Amino acid sequence: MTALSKKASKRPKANPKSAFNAQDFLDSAGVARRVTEFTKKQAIFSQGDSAKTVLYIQKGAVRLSVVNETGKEAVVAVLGPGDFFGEGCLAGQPLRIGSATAITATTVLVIEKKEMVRVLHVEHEFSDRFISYMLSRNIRIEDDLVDQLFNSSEKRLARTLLLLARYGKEDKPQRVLPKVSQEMLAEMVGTTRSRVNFFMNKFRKMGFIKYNGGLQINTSLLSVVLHD
Amino acid sequence: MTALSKKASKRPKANPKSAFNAQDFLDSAGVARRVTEFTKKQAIFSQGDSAKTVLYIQKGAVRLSVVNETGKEAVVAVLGPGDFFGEGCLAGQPLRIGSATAITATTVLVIEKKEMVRVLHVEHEFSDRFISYMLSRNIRIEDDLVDQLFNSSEKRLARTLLLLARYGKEDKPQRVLPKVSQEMLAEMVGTTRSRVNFFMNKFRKMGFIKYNGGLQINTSLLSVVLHD
DNA sequence: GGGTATCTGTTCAATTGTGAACACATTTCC
DNA sequence: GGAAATGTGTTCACAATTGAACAGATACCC
Repeated sequence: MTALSKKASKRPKANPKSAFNAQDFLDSAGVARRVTEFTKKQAIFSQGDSAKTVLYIQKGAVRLSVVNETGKEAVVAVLGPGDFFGEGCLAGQPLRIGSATAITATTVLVIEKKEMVRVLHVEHEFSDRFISYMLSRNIRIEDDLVDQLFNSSEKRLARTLLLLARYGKEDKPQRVLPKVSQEMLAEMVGTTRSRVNFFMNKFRKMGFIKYNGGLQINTSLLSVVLHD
Repeated sequence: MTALSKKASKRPKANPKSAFNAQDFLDSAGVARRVTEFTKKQAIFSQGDSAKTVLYIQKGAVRLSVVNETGKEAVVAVLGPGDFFGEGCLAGQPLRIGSATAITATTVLVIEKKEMVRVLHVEHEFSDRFISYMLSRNIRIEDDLVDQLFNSSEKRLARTLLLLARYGKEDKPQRVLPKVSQEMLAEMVGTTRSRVNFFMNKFRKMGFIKYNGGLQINTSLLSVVLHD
């Protein structure tokens, strides 16, 4: 990895959070929280900011990233509706260890740390929900780590594309993805843009993906890449 | 990465779990659980086993690892007293995604999934404790991921050694570490043994580490490696 | 006490990944 | 519309990493 490009894993969503509406719950529990909206590409918080709130995504998508001393950026997660973030402060982190940026127009609930701690302690349903969120997030990060440890950048790119394709709908074998630049893919995969470009072209030649305005992924063909 | 060597990050412990004794708590809450002992190198559970219990380390140390299709092994975590593991089943994982092995003689509490869910829901103190455990575990895994994304194997090895040195005591600048083979270091760092050997010799020549029966680490010198 | 299994030191060709560059295409924004 | 900002396609020398092999040094087990 080198300057301005080393980036990490991402993870779309396929969660059952729908069953639980945190906003309604927070409403009924009388939790102090506020709703804030962000436009595309707007910073929600930045690495180094003081960390005193936990956020909950109502609508939209958020990218969590970390920048190191040399300016390289790594995407640690891509989150969607129903996901929490900024929860590190609950574990005592005084500062944000990474940045959160709205990928599209996004609505988040902002909950003060103290409030969050109080509600987690008092409300069973809420702490159950939060625990299950933390468990699944844990699993996703661990998967990313294992992916990073085992696989070559070609496989990691294939995996990232498959995760993106699965984002949202589970049904359709192929769908057009929203715009994702090769630069961003490189950040998510943890490699350089030239590498992403190389493999994207390869995948296209092999018929695993297509460019029709957006990006179209042939899930079944591409998944072959993952298994050698 | 290739055969039989790609392994991942590890993380010793520096947690404040001491404040809370899960066993006492489980005792008083009347939780169905049993105490089980394992000898050095004994398998606690294996990748692919059915997953119906959550475990809590009372004494000793446990290594969590994953093996891929090609036989490569990655160490995902090294846990100590006060840590939970096997909690993936709470999120619905029907099978163990990795293996847990006792590194030294180890005592664990085995809690049935159903019991765990029940207690988490009913006992505030316990769910608070579990949440804070999940939060800190999350942070550690995320650190490992970021480390993997940003750093070269030389830096990752340096970081791993520093974490090992910090294991347990926080005070002494140098201490002799228990036996860790280069093979295991390679698994923890996520590289090959030849690479570990190369850098260990380099570190030794530079005076960052010493072999005096065990391994001795000069924390302050070695940490320079991390910051270029 | 000696054999076996494990760990270390070392080498090296081959592969994989990096970083930087440049031309061209596409979008975005006054 | 047209300039500026972004994104894409491509190339390439060089750096980092792998994987496999082999010899010698312990450690561990009857």
